[in-house]
Amino acid sequence: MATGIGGGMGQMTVERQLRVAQDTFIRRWGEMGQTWGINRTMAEIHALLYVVGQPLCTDDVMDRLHISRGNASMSLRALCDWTIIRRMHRDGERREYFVSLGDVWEMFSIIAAERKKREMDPVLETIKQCRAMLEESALGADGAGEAEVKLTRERLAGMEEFMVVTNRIFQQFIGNAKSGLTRVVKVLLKAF
Amino acid sequence: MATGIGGGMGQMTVERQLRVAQDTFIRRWGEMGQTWGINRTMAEIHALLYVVGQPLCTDDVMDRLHISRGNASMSLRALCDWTIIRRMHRDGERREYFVSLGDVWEMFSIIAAERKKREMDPVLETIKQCRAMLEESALGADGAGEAEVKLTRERLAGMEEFMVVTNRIFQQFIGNAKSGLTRVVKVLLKAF
DNA sequence: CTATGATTTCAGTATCAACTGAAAGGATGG
DNA sequence: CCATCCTTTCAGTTGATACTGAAATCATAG
Repeated sequence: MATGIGGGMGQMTVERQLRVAQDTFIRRWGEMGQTWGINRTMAEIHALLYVVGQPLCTDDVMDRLHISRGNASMSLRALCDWTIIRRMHRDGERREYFVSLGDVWEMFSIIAAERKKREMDPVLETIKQCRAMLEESALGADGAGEAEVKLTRERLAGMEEFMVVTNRIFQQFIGNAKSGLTRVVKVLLKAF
Repeated sequence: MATGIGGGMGQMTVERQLRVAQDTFIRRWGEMGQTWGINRTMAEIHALLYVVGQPLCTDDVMDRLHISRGNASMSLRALCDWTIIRRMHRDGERREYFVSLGDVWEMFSIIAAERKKREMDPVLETIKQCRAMLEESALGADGAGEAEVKLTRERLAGMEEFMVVTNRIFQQFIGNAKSGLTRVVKVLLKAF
């Protein structure tokens, strides 16, 4: 009965068209996740929950994305651990539902905090250790290979400086939800 | 003959200690690369060239990282394509050498530009398409599933806003080498 | 306590990106 | 022009990671 009229979509129910739009987004989001070190399925599940904006149960997710129960269970748990989705119960229902956070800014803050902790902090720590290994006091005073040591020292110092500053920027994002972030951004954009 | 005296390092030549420090950094950098969607070997090669600060030839890289000629060749080419390392010739030598850019800020700008173009722009494009599919004009005016469509519209809009702003921030970094970037950062940090 | 339905776990399997090594393809010097 | 040395390519292999499905576990209602 209800048919779209524009955009070359031909006859399609509203439901069907909604489904297509959602699936398109989900697929693309999954692809992006992969290239940023996030497993495709997890990214897709999250995209699904985000874009539908409503609680879904495990079977909904399985059917929609064509994945196994095991995969769905483990991925949903991981997303819960990240705290970017939440478990939910419905009155009189036995099974669990899952909802995504609605605020993209908040989600990003959470993810940024976790990745900083897990991936940037250890690198910074390592760089400090490496620099310590190459301090004069640890090396003795002979001139052998001194030029090379100096070069490496400089490079490590340059990288450390970069990471310290990057960390600070991350910190800005982490400490601020939407309102704070848009303020950060306004400042940034106005200054240039 | 030359021995370190501090830090529990025991007897070690300066050369040996330099090597250890460099390898530690290289390994860590490779691990980090992986979790950010950059292949481990490429990250390691780049870390090596960066940290030694001197031109190395293919065989140097192979020996140092224990990788095959084919792998070295392809990875070095990819890094050249990204323009974060450069090919180099030495007078009277037949083989090619490779050097890393020395400025971390510049490297980061280059990488950010490329990843924005390859990974964020297409997502933004897709989101716009999805939103277009769900416009009133494309859907007809019936009320069926209208609430769900509205929800999805809002979610897509929220994500688009986020990505547009993120893109702008990337742009700030892309357009600025070290001096510009530290300025960006100063502004950011002073404002909070 | 038992029955029913939901969830988790994990050993086995599939998938795909990364890597190897040898052969083909340059380029330079004699 | 050939000989030598260096670089690139790519078919085949490896290894890491993700995924499945069925059994075990857990939770709730009766």
